[in-house]
Amino acid sequence: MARRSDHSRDELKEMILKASWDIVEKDGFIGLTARRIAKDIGYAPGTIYNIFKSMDDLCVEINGMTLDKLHDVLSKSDCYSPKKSPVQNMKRMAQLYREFAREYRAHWLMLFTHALPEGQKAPAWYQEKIARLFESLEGLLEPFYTARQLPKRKMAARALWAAVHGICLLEETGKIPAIDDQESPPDMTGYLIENFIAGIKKKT
Amino acid sequence: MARRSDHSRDELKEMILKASWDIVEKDGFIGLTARRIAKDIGYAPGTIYNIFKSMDDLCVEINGMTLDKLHDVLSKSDCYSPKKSPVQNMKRMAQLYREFAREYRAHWLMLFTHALPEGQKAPAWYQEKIARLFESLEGLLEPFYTARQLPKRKMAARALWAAVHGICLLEETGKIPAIDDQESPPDMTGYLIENFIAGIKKKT
DNA sequence: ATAGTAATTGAACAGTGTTCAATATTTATA
DNA sequence: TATAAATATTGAACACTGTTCAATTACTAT
Repeated sequence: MARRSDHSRDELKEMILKASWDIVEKDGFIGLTARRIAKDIGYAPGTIYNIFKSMDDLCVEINGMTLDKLHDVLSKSDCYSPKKSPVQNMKRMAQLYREFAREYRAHWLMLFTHALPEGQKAPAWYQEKIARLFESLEGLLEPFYTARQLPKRKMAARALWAAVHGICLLEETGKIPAIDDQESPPDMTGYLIENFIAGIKKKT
Repeated sequence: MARRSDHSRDELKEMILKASWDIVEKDGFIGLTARRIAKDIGYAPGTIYNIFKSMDDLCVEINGMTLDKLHDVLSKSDCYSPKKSPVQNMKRMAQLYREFAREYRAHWLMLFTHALPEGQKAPAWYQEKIARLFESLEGLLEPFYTARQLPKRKMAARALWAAVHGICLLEETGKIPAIDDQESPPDMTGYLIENFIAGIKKKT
């Protein structure tokens, strides 16, 4: 039996999260089981339930880590350059999103594969992490809207983000049919962004 | 024991598919288990494995039915009207897609929740069902591209389809943060389509 | 040294997909 | 018609899953 004072509650939580992250990385969401985590950290399965309410609870936490990592990548990068046009910056952001999806494929997929039981909602802090991501795109859309048009700008950010995401998702899960000429997804997101923004500019 | 000649192989397959469809409708993808299906059709769990290779195999078949139903809805509807503009038709198509996602929520979600085991690919007939859906949108994009630009048109169709899908998905799974002013997703897809097409028109 | 508290355990429960020897039923043959 | 061969159906068994909780162990305060 692991000694009670081997690790504090916080340490234990850290260990479980770290182990879970690594398991998802290696074997995907499907490989993440309570017994496997327990084995990896050298504790019994029951211990996990002392720290987390349920496996769903743990999954939400892991997803939170993934959202943090994604936010890190997007905020510490070169997609807010004032020397480049907003469209260039947006394209770059889409590219970074795509690269993230590839590099952290299993974690990224888990973000959308894992669903809370019917009727249960993600906690507020989780929602906020998502909102924070959208805001980065809202910023880049600023030049195209007046201050009075903030809701519209927010909508545009959501639409564009979801669109880029949809392209990445369908492509990454093989649910988009290939074109003979094989246009790659970066081109698709780029094409979408270019024309969407061109359309917005045209109106004003 | 069910008598061997109670139902033919084909009848049995039909029964299993029908029962599965209904289970997904009632209890979602999560409720679809071999034992549950067996109980519903009055056979033993093993029987399902005489007809289908695995539960994954069965799931792909169910997804095929969903794709068929979606194709039916889109093809037998009013989104190809020559009296309306292509943009209007496209917006209508997006709206129909969204309505389908709501009406057959569980089946539609299963389309993206269910993933084949790592490395396994969906059968060719399945890929073709997807390709067929994209073609309906390709048709609507025809006025904006010359014959030489077919690959580009195909890419535009894929990008737009995936984009609309992404918006529906993030919204339907609660993974898109609400805007204070609460713009609804039909507006989002409409806004996206409008501007994307406006952008394309501008270039030519 | 003892009593009380808290962490840890792992067996148990009700599920899951899947397999496969045994059984029941039908068909073909003698 | 009686028997043999072939096929459909079964359900127990296996190795899993998330989750619970009484029992055990370890630590703390008295």
